[in-house]
Amino acid sequence: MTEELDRYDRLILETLQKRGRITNQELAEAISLSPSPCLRRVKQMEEAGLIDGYVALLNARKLGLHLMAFIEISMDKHTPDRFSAFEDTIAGYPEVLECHLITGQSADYLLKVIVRDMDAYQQFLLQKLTRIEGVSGVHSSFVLKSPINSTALPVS
Amino acid sequence: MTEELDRYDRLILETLQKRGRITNQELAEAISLSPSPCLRRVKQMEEAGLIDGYVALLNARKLGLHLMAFIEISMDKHTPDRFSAFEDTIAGYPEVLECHLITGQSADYLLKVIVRDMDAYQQFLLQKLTRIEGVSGVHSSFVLKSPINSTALPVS
DNA sequence: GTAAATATTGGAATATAATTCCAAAACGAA
DNA sequence: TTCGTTTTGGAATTATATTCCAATATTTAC
Repeated sequence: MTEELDRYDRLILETLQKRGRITNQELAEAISLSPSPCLRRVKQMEEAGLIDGYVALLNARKLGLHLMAFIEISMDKHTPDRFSAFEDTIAGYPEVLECHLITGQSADYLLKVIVRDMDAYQQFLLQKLTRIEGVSGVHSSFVLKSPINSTALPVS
Repeated sequence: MTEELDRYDRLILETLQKRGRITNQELAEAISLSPSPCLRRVKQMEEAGLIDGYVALLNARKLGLHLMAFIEISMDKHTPDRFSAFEDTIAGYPEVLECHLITGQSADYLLKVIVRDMDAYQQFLLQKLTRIEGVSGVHSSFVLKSPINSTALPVS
């Protein structure tokens, strides 16, 4: 658990962050280790919680999701119940991919949202977001393109 | 390719977005279909580019990456070469998880960055980001917590 | 509504891969 | 070096993926 990651572990993590469904045999080959210790290391890192899980990444465009936006949100009162009520509500909105509580004078939350088009975005803003108790300010930034969009953390 | 997704396809995508390394047998069981058509559908959606790929998601905290930040960046000139030079440079920085070109008066780019601590963040800002030609303004927002942090797109 | 054509399914057989176990090798400490 | 510990790699077993085809379901044309 407290053990440091060695070269093999780092290679495994880097590989799995790019190819999460690689077979153990290919993975072992890729890092120049035989399959059994390779699998053992993967399982250990899963157990240790270093690997949170495996997911498929879908193509937003092919799913018809053409509009991504970041939304800065300000709350009227900075009370714990205001915040947790807000968080609970947006947890039920599938178009919200991320919600971060952030520092900075201008906003409390930063949301990453994905929807079909501008119509759907308007619906989301008017029917959902601005109706949440305590939301006092909303500022949208639309994504024109994303030259980098990775889930891979630096393992170094 | 142009074919619509049916109920099975949507169930498959929803499941794989949560459990990317589920076995085909379990997946088939989960969506109440037998293994062979289930596998065929998965392969088809991979071929069609609906599934971009599979990745392992790592635990940032366990990797010692304790500081996430969003950085709004303004450029001095809005010329194509300024922008592509910027994009090429940050593509080489592993602490940059995302880079989005965004609308809005106050910034051109929004970056999502993850580093070990505030020291590493300072290094990143001073040694890397602000040294890139054309970067005229930088505004950082630090992430205090992330109640939602998902990679799962709404399939509906 | 029926019948032909098409697409999809489910099961059996085969090929691949994961998992387990243990002896051998590598590594560390005294 | 030598003992004790950890890690490796190969063989055997178990589980899973993949392929193929007959049976079923769905669609289309009339």
